[in-house]
Parts: sequence; structure tokens; C-alpha cells
Amino acid sequence: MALEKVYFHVDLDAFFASVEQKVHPEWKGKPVIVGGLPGDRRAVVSTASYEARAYGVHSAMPLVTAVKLCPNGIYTRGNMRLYQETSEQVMEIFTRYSPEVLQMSVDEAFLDMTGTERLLGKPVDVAKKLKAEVFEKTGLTVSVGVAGTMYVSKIASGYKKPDGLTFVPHGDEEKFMLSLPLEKLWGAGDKTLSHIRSAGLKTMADIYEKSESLLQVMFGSSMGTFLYEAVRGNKGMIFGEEAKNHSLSSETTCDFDLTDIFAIETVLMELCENVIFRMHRQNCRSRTVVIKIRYGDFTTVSARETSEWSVNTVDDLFERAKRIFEKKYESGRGIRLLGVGLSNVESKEEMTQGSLFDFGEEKKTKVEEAVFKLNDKHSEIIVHKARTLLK
DNA sequence: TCTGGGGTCCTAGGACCC
DNA sequence: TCTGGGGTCCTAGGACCC
Repeated sequence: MALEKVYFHVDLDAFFASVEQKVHPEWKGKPVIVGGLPGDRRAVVSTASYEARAYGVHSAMPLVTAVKLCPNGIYTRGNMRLYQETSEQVMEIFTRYSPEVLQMSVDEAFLDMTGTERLLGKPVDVAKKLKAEVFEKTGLTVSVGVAGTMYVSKIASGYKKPDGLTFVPHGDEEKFMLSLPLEKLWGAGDKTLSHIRSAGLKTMADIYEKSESLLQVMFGSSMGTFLYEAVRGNKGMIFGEEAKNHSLSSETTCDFDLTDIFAIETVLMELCENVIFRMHRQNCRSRTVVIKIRYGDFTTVSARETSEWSVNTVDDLFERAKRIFEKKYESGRGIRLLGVGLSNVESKEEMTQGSLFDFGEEKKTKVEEAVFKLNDKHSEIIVHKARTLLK
């Protein structure tokens, strides 16, 4: 007999803001907004504490709007390194409850709890214990969803927040999904929701009543199947699926739109440094370089080029990025955002034919790797290309 | 309100080969 | 001379998520 599946989805409540309140106890109980300082142009809210949410402040909101809604809030740009460390601490706790932890982002993870009942106890009791342990060791609260499918556990963790615990018993998945408003569908954003509504479907039940093939005709084959499964609690999502090829990118929004070519190239160089640094640290490689341009009016374009050879050095990436940029850029238009990335990134592990480049390139790569390792170890020593210091 | 930065996945079309 | 169908690789853009 197959074991009944049990999944937890665990979500840290207002994560960045909560870490800030822990580090600054005098901020507890006050509206804390992470993302930028008042006066920062073009910043957005990354996380708002629950006290700040009471003012209507939420993630992705322009910071200037947040300042208007909550002028007496405590504003901070945040400290990613600290959040990363705290996240690792929490994830480590999770691994003691399940050998199968699927981390989705810095602040959430799925745990496959199937078959752990005999050892650990009833799922709901285990979830309570997990919540207590995270709070005791880190001072942070989490919201947990417990269900027989990953999809429903994810929706359930958001059902009651903060510090929530929601259990959906086996067999109740459809009932649970059908009790929720359409906006709770995870994987359907604004565009899809308005598409669904304009097709005359107002509730989960309206979708539920349609056949899969009809939904496919209405919304495309992939989205149709997704909707069909989602309102049923999505039995299709599989634990631990790994993407083989990933991507790696760095982008930046300028305080003021750029037209000056030297300024633009300086930004490109900085982005290239960042990307190569992380490429070396992750020990991976790629042959495809992508650049992204967002103009002042927010129209966004991208262009890419795949070459026969992997990217090696900052200079190498910079030359490729610059060439692609020059082809794509509509000269004279103000640039709001610039991005540089690598796609089809693969692990370097199994790479054997190492001498695709000549010795000069090889030496340069070695030097850069050494510099990046130095940067990694001693964050106070920053070794930069001369160009990016000319600012 | 005036819209960050890091990603993933999907679609649709073109080039090329057999 | 006109032209099928499948497979693979690549590109650009869009939707979505945290």
C-alpha cells in the first residue's frame, strides 16, 4: 500500500522586516519598511512589517508611495547577507524534520513529510513543534500549510498569516480550493486573472465545471491544464524536480536615465564584473550572453548571442555585451535600466576539453578566479577594474 | 502610485539539417 | 522544379514568482 503523501509548506512571515526587528529590538511593534530610504529615487518596497501593512504598504510598491502612506515608518535599505545567513539557519532546522527539503527562495520551502508520522508524530503536532523551534532558535515566526499535495500546502500556508498553521485533511483538497477566491490561485497573476474574468469565469467553481480540453481552447494548452489541475489541488506537481539549465544575471536601474555612452559602458562593465564573479563562485559556464535595456518610457528589449566558446573573463563578457548592446540600442534614447546575463548556464564539473582558449586567456581566467576568491574571503578588500572606479 | 532585482517557464517564429 | 515533415538550436518577449 502506498503511503499517504504529506507535505509542509513553510513561509517566514515578513522575513526581511522581521530580521530587522530582531536586530533592532527598538523597532519591534513599529512599521518597518525594507527596500530603500525616503528620498531614494525609483526604489520599491521589498518587505513591509505587519505594522506597516496596516498603513496599506506592501511589497513591490514604489517607495515614494510608501512614504506618503506611512511617513513615520522606519525605512532601511536592508542587508542581504544577514538575511541569507538567517535563512540558512532556518533551512538547517527544516532538514532535521525531513530529509527532503525543497527550498523555493530565501524565505520559503517545501518539506516532504511522507512516512514520518511513526517517527515524529502527527503532522499537525510536528508542524507546531517546528514553528516553536524556529521561534526559539531565531526569534522568527513562520506560517505553515499541511496538505497531501504540494500545491495545496503552498496555498494553505498563506491562508492564515502571520504565525499561522493550516491543515487540509486528505480528501478535502478540492473543497478547500473551491472555498477560496480566484486571486488565491498560485501561478495566475494579474494578466491571467483578468483574462479568466473576461471569459466570464468569476469563481474557482466556474473553472472547476469546465473540462480540461475546453480550458485549453480558452487559455492555451499549458495554462488550460494548469487551471484544470490547480482548482483540484494540483496533483501534478512533483517534488524535487531539478532544472538543468539555469541563468545568471545582474541588472541595475539608474537614478536618472542615461544617454552618455561612457556612463553606459561603465555600468555595463560593473554588471559584467558581478556576473563573472558569481559565475566563478558557482563554478559554471555559459556560451550565451544576454543584454537587457529598459528605456525611460519603460519599454523593455533584450538581445542575446550564443557563441561557440564559453565566456571566460570580465573583459571577454564586456566585449560581447558591448557588441550586442551597440546593435540593439536606439542611440539617443534615455536608458532607465541596464542588464547583463548568461543563459543556458551549465555546471563546469564534467568539462574536460579545457584548452578551447589560448594560454593568454587561460592565465587571465586564473588571475580573475584568484581575485574573486580574495573578494570572497575578505569582503573588506575590494579589487575592482580601474574603469569602475572612475565615477 | 509610477513601477527593484533575481530568477523560472512558456510561446512563437526562424534557420538549418535530413 | 516545387516542396513535406520532423528535429534541433536559437531568439525575443511576456507572464509569473519571491
